[in-house]
Amino acid sequence: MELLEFYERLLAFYGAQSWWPAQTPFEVMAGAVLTQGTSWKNVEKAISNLNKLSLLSPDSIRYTSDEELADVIRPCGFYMVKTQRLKNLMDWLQRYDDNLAKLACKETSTLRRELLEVKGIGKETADTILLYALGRPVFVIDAYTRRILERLGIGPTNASYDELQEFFEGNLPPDPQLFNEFHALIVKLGKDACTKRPLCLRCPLGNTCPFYQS
DNA sequence: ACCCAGGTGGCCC
DNA sequence: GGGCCACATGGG
Repeated sequence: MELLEFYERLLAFYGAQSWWPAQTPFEVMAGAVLTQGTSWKNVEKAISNLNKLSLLSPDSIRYTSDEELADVIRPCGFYMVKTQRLKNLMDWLQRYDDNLAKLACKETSTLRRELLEVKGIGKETADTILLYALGRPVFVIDAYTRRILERLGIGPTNASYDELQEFFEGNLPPDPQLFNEFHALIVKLGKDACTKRPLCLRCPLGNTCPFYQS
């Protein structure tokens, strides 16, 4: 099965996911850090806490003490680490005067390199920010993507992050909206279906899915 | 009482 | 470059 066919099936089965679930690009950035190794449900609580206390802005995060910020984002786990990571990201944003419009004139590769230099921002988080906050045509690879492609037998086997990303980006038109939707659908399938369990009850691929067992 | 979730950095080899 | 581990909460 080709990549685009897989995408079409996912889209037909689930419908558009219209990610990222956030109100603003800045909220996407914060959410990208907060969701590291954590269920989205817990991230929602942390974001909600930040909103209630009006802490969802660069300056608020910057000038809130580590202890207080950690306490606010507590529900999403790893809260001490993530507090520092959020602040590191704010340091980067300050280079652009906290003005996302000023990021627009920068090359995607430049922004990616800069983001990867921020301690606590790895490839997936950087690419999430590039795609979902900044609308760049960068494909996000995550654990679901690996497992699902592995089980479907699509793409390179035992691939690194970069290899997998190159596979997606090389076999799809560089359309941010497509990348956006495709990754969201993969996550939907990953949560919904059976990438780790032996039984697959609802799979968009029906009985052609390698996960499928009646 | 486990296991897992929309990862990353440090340390070791 | 890969294999482990800590980081921590909430839900199954």
